[in-house]
Amino acid sequence: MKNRLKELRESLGLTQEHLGELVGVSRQAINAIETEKFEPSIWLAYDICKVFNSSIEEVFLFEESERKSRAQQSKGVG
Amino acid sequence: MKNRLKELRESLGLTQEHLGELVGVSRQAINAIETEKFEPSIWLAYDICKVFNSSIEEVFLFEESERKSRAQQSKGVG
DNA sequence: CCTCTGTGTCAAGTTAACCTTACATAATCC
DNA sequence: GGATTATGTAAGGTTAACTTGACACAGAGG
Repeated sequence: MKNRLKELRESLGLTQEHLGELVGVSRQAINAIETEKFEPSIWLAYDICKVFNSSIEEVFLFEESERKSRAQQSKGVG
Repeated sequence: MKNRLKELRESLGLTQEHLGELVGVSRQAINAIETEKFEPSIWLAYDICKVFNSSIEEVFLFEESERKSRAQQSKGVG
């Protein structure tokens, strides 16, 4: 999924490894998310967006992203 | 993780099964999230919050929840 | 040249989010 | 009493998020 991780991380002068330490995952996990190898869990997404004082939707760009698997899009209600 | 799923779902007059169809997962998956058996994936959280015209943070209550596993809390930066 | 840092990627293992199938319960309706 | 609907739960399987360890490469500096 597209995201602003690299941009926001560099704006704080953080390395992938440092960001990983801040949110409690390995540097490979941060790298894989930045390079769109896999999607973060919801808690990891939350922890990351907190580091950047942002909301999940501000950091992870759902609208602009294709989903890899799982079913149809949300159909809404109203 | 604590969430307002049941409350919001019932306010729309949806069953667990119907909500599951709307977002493309089984009714058991919806039930498991409502009863806090497991956490949704980030895409499922997004699809669900879209049904309720809300943000992820409005539907899933991170601040009030304990995390089950994975590492330390976010430490922030600034 | 060698070393150190930061990044990208691969392999193999663990864990948890999802699946289907199935059974139990309570409410409703015929 | 029997059928239907909505919910809760459990077993067993698949998949992907994450781990550690390792290797490659570019840039900076001794």
